[in-house]
Amino acid sequence: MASEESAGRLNFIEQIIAEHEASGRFGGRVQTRFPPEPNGYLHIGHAKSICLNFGLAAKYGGKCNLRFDDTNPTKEEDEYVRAIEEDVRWLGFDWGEAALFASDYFGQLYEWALKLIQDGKAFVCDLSFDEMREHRGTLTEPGRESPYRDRSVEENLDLFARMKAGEFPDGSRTLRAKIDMAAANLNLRDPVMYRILHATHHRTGDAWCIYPMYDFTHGQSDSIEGITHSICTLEFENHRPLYDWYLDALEIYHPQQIEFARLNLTYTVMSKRRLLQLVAEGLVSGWDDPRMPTICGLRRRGYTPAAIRNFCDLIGVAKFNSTIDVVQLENSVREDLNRHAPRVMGVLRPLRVVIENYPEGESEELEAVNNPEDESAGTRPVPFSRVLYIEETDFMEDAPKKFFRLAPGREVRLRYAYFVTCTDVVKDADGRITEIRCTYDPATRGGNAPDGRKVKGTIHWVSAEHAVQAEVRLYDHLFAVPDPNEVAEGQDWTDHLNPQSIEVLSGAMVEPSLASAEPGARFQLERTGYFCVDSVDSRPDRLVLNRTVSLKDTWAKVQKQQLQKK
RNA sequence: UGGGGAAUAGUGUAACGGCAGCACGAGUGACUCUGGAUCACUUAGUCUAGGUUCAAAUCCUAGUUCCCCAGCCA
Repeated sequence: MASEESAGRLNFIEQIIAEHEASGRFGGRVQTRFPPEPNGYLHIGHAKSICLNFGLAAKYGGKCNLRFDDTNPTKEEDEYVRAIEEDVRWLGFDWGEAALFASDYFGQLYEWALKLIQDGKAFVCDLSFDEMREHRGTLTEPGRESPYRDRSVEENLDLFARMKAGEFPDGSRTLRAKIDMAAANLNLRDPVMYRILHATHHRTGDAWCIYPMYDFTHGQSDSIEGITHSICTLEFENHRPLYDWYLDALEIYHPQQIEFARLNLTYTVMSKRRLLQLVAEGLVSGWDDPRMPTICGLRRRGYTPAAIRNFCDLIGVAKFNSTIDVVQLENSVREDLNRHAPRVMGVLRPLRVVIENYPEGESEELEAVNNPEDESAGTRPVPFSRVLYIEETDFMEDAPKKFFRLAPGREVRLRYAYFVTCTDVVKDADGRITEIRCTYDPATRGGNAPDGRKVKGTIHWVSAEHAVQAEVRLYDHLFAVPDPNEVAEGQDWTDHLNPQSIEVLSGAMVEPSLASAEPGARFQLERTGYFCVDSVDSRPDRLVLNRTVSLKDTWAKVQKQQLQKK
């Protein structure tokens, strides 16, 4: 399936698939699955796995199942199932008819447990939680066999049936595989197959009070579904021998488990536990807080599915435990939005400008390009009048030579409009600048001078009387340090939260075309960044914009360099 | 101190005994009605020490560092 030229670019999983194709192990078939546990929201790390699994299926002409690994009723909820489905779909993937659930296999799993008991490979153990831990041994010392290990098949069958019937309280007994208490791999020291849990399951309700463990479920689920390549993260590498053991003992179809390194991002925490804590403690506004690395957070932030897919593609797949620089993610949205987002003008921190020689009470419409990267996007009219707003940072009273924007006596271009020259600066009693006075050159209408003279700077603007006020939310990294997981003695990871991760600007002014923007609409505020209309808080009469990511800012870089020189 | 994994420019990722390449970053320049975008150039790497070989990132030996495992979580 892989083309000749990309043959050298295969990642290690594709290489394994190629070997299987050569050996004929799976008859040329490739089938994968994405197996989330419905106990939390999906995040960008899951996106890596989703893109990998669905991507492989698409590349090799196979299919990828969405299967919920719902074997623990105490943690799993329907809300998460719906959210996960929505997120996977939004990312652009399709799992066919319906999502699958490990809980659909509870009946079959029970039958298989019976078979292992009958084969003398499983037993009911009465050890308490603490006793079992004591028997397990340590990393360096072997464990001791359970005193219940040699029960007869009949007794095991009877006890297991009564466990299922609900005769015993939670934690009183388990069904365990009989493997090897001296195994160096702790997972092989007679692992628990079933535990007693009198809990209501989100799908099977109260039909069961015994639930299979992950290890006794996952491989068999893969087997039932005819999965060929069961791709999971590195921490399951130690579980592979057990995955294989169950499949072999059961003598059923045997998929190949392959482990890869999960995604880590700088300035981000990715563990479900920590993300849950951020939400539960109100450290963020919710799972979909635009600063969260969750799929719904990124969506609300303005990220596109294509940007996320492209990012996942770019970072590659390997077994090395790496941390990707978050700028890589940011770069992926910029790249996508640059090509597709319509341009619009808006000032975040308005500074009033009066064009002294422009007639009072008059206005006109200028033509602005919607997207210089896409001619088919066309143009739109933008109103111009005597009083405008420009960006506060686009004016400097005492400007260095490298500052190409407005300053007393300097001429700049107002984008798509006219050349203007600053003639005066108006200040209040405290010496704060309240207004800039300018003159404009009527001959430069549209932005070009007939005499051919050039200006170094072009700045954006909005007409004061036509402008729409908006609340703009500027986001920065949720954490102030590259690795929030690294905490010093006596510190907590939440101490690394970035107090400047959100800045709300309530008085932004944007061009009137934005008045009708739909929730979720994405666009570029020229020279500033990419923004989207907040899907939760924005109202027709109260526009709320989220900054997805800023534009690259060469001027900021120049300033930084000059600061460093000093 | 047992077992299982992993180490290639700043960050990621290729090269499968035969020219260490690519992306992002960083730097320089060109261009530009976004200090955006684009284009060109530059920078910078095989964990260490031995060995095998005409030839080693790749094979061998010894070491170093990092990650995972002692849930009736997944």
